[in-house]
Amino acid sequence: MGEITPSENEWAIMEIVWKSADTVTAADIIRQLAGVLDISDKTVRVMINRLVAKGVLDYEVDDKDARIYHYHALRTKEECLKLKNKRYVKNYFGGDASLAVASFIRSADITPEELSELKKMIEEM
Amino acid sequence: MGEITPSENEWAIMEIVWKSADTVTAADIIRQLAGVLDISDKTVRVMINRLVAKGVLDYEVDDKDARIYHYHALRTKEECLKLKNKRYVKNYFGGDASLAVASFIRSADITPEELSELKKMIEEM
DNA sequence: GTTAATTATTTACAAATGTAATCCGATATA
DNA sequence: TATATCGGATTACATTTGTAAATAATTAAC
Repeated sequence: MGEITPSENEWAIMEIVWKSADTVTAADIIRQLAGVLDISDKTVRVMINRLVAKGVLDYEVDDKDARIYHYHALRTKEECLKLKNKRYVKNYFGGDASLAVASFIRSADITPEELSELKKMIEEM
Repeated sequence: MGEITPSENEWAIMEIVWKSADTVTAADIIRQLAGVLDISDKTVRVMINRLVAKGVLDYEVDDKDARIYHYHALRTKEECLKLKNKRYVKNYFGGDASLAVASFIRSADITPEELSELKKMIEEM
């Protein structure tokens, strides 16, 4: 059960919110989502509401037009990723994170350049 | 949508099947699952059926007792992991596997020993 | 000012998942 | 033989997720 993270498709909405310096409106999200996800604006609004219900998004009402909400994230991408990763490792790798890393490296076709980048990254830790 | 992989809890069943040299019966699975997952045997049987429906498990009827099924995996753990990993990378890291690896290393608290093991593994690729 | 467009809320519905009870047929047991 | 038990199939039900229509309220446009 529950770790209150965004679902797969909700994640696309969160990416938009996370990458925005400022708050975003539903219209902003719908606009930016066109091309990324092929879904109706109605659907996007429902997903936004669910993200609010999950405590991942919050909003303030616009000063001038009280119909418009300005959304901002309550949780960082890093937090959410950490939860997702933790769950993934727990479920599919018995909690052993290095097994997970090994599996990712093996099953995703990572280029030699990326491999040496990863090696460098590991060396820096 | 669908990559016909086992769900999170179904995975625990598959682990048992995958690690068995021979086929396993539902009773085997239920027995070995006790302690791992705290669920009713009824639930386990439903999950087994769903795995069969998904094409992940198949079975042969016992020679002597036609009531008993002997299950075996139709897909390897590696295949399923690859699909799961691919989907995960696609959804949360824009398809960039090395980003995913970096995130796992960062967000899971990996020990120095594991880090050097990983480095070694990478060097061998 | 009436109508059209916009914004958010509510309702709806199917598929997937977690969970378990009920039912049914076939053995094992009293 | 009557009954309890075992194995599997069917049915059930709540939650989550993906998807979108219907409603309502408000503002913008004519």
